[in-house]
Amino acid sequence: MSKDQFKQLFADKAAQAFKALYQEAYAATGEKEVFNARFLLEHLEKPKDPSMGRFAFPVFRYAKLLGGKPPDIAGRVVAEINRLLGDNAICTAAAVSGFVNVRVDSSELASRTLGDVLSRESHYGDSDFGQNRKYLIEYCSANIAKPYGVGHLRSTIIGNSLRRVYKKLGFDVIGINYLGDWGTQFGKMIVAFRMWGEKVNLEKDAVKQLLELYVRFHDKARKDPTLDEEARQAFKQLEDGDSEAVQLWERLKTISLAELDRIHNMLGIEFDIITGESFLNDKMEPLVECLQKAGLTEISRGALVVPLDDPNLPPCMLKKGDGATLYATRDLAGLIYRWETYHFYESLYVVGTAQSDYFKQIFKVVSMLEEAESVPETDRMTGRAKHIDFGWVLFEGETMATRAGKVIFLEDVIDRAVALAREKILEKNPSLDEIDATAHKIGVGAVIFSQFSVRRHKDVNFDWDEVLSFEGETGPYLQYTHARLCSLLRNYGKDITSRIDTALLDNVEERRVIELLADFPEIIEDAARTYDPHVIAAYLLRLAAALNKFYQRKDEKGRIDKIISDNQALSAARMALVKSVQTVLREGLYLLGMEAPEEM
RNA sequence: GCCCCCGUAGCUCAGUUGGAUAGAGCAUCGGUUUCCUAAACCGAGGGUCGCAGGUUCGAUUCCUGCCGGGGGUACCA
Repeated sequence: MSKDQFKQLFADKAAQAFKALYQEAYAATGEKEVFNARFLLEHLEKPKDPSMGRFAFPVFRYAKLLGGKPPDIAGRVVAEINRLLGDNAICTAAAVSGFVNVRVDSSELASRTLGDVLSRESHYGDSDFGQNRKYLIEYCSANIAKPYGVGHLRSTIIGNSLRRVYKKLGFDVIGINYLGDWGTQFGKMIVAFRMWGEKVNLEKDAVKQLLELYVRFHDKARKDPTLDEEARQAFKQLEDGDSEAVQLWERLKTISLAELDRIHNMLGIEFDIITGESFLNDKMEPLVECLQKAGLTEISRGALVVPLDDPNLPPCMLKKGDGATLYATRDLAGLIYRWETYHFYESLYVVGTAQSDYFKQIFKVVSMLEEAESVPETDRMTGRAKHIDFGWVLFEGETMATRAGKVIFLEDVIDRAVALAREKILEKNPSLDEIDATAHKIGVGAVIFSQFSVRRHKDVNFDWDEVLSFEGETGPYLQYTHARLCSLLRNYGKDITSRIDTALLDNVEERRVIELLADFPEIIEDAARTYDPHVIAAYLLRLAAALNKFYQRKDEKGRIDKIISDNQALSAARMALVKSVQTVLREGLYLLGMEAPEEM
């Protein structure tokens, strides 16, 4: 996808070199393996230590094909590649044991990279790969009968970031908040209201009161199992349109939506569509009929199910014994509705790992249906719907169960982080103009970034000290680095241009920063391919660390080698670098869903 | 029982198509500011990559078994 001219050039020459040196093997193999430039391009690696080169090609596994020992092969090929590249080439190869290491001309890399960043600005790293392709991403998916705790944070923040990442790659992205606004939990709330409702005043603190009702219900239901049965009946009444039930449901929904909206505004979370399970009410019956017609359903223990041809999966239930629908019924109807409406390239469900078997069931039903209906291969959605799972958010090593009332309110987390950021500003930069607004950006940034500090699949511990830490590998560290660069740009005062002498940017710190800048487009693609914004977060930390090292580098005499100095040509070159890093940091933070204040 | 995820430094974690001396942050100890924002930077100590096999020129990475933690396993979502 990304075009790297250095790699392209090397791959072409390397293929030529292999053909010239190993004619017999080439005759036997043909335009494959090391004799194919494209193959070489796809098998290039990044050396662990950047000082060994910009990229590398290991020849070990071709020793049998070519005959000889890996170091000898590498040596011969390197000599031939360099001969083909000629003098003054933009890259040169070197053999180190069995590796062909390639160094690129740093001045050339600098002028291309900085030119690219400075001219494209926030569009640096954009791609048109997704053009005319739709991407659906479902995230947040809060259950509106429950409070918004930090447990929902991960889905919301990962999804919000992925939405931005795929937009950057040119996709037409639709971010969906598919609210849990239907189902037995509303039956529970209805029963709870019948028992204790008269004491509840929803005018103030509605959300916390609803939580109390929820917890109280589960408390009582543990001792009295008939309550669960009552709740199921109440939900059935809701589905049948009972007016008392519907009225209460609408009230709960209005309150919860307003609350969600408020918190998402605080966090800067965006959606294109806010919908809910109830939207699918009239789409379930056609789906069920469709599955029945395809001969996929059966009655089992009084319930309507689709038995799955996978021994590790239980049947997918469409209707309970009492005829009421389930989450799966709605999700299936929703998936088919979305496919028919959008014909998406991919549709992602950003939902916790606990539901991975559940999604396997759903996707299995879809593929069985498409098989049964003999849908043409090109028109199938099988494989396009994906469960983007993530580990639990643990608190003191335990899952935060809403039912037990063990919830940390998201809002409390944000409030504490913002308050702490404010304290920090008053301590470090009390003359700052917009203290409150900046404190908000920093506090929220810390909370958001904390979710990206580990890979998706791992459980993440919610630790107040970690979330509220602003030092080291944190969001505020990235924001601070960005603000520092903005400050430099203000102090410099002159226009930034890419018409600079890039040969002046020749110390290791500067070269490292430039290499990282050049990596950015590839990093975005990695994040998209793995569906994990953590890749971007880790990259930004590397970039910021490299930048800070450059910022505080010392000359031979042990003095800070300042970026802005009397040497105008050098200052101009360094400031082009500064501007480029500032641009990439800001864009990277944007992709994570964070703001980049210019002063803090 | 079966299925999925996780196990790397004291703590929290990177290391993803197998590759070169396994890296960061926090914490600990020491250093850097006549001030381009010290929310930073430099240095030191700290490792049986859960255990045992296997595949490979090469395994933290892939395969098998075991141990430990978490989750799931049809009328919740």
